Amino acid sequence: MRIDSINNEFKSLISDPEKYNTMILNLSDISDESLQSQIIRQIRAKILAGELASHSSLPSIRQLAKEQRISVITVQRAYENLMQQNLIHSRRGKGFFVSDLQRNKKKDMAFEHLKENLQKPLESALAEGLDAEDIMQTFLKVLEEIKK
Amino acid sequence: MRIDSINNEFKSLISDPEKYNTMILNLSDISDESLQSQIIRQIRAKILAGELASHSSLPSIRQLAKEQRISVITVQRAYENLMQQNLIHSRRGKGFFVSDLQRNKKKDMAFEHLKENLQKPLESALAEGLDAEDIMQTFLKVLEEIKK
DNA sequence: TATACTGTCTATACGCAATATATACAGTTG
DNA sequence: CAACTGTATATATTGCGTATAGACAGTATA
Repeated sequence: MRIDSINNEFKSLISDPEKYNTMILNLSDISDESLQSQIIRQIRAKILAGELASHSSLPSIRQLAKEQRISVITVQRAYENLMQQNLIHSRRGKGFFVSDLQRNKKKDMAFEHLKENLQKPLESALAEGLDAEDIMQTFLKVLEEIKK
Repeated sequence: MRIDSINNEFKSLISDPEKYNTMILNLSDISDESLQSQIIRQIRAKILAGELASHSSLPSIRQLAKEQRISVITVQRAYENLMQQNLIHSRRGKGFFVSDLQRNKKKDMAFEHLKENLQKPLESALAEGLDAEDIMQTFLKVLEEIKK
């Protein structure tokens, strides 16, 4: 990369902060969760929590792959999944962008996601002999621990 | 199988009900959950809920594989997992048996399992912008739906 | 004691998902 | 035109779940 190219990057950073698009992700190789899944989950959370605004741009698949030192395909698959969830969309030659979702819609999606995620754990707990009160007690305990 | 062999099977069924050891499992080929995992989860639940008493025998790996029309290896892997969880143990030449666990211990294991299963869903929900009240509301809704 | 069960161990193989590498094509922007 | 973008295709590796097969070892019983 040449000097003037770097200068241009700094200029655009000053004039257009959105362009210096370093996605902050915590990816772990040793997790039991796949890289794709970690990317999907973390970007999804940022969008639903309003941390990534509608219409803002995401890093290009090549850039994100480089940053995170993972394969382009892995990022592409993750972005494809987020597109299927209608959370982001692509424009050929331009990049990927956060879709325009109303705040209510985002909250609904988070609710729906949680419902799905709770289904199996609660079914299992009942099948293993716990009752509603047991479950509630555990639920509150876990919630407290996380919030600390 | 010859006639007297069948007769013997009926005799032993009458004299020793535990010997007619048909494990009732609901296995689905089209589930997103692997066969191994389904076996582990269902037997685990039966043990923790007290439905399978301590010291009672489990079907042999070959018998269960035959019944469910799946591979012996699949059943063996599932049993190995249950042994690692100290829920069952094996006796060479005799079979697999439910381990002796106190009722309190079983409940503790169910609690621990639920805690682990709730960890990620609750973390996700908070990351996606839901608060404790939102989560509690969803939690109660799912619990009600399951209990119906 | 023979046989028919048990669990255990080993080897080999197949399909699939996640991941990776590489190349080519097509649209956008400066 | 150059340097970015997304898209598409082909090929390869790795690990998991699953499968088939055989051999070995302990137990129960007719």
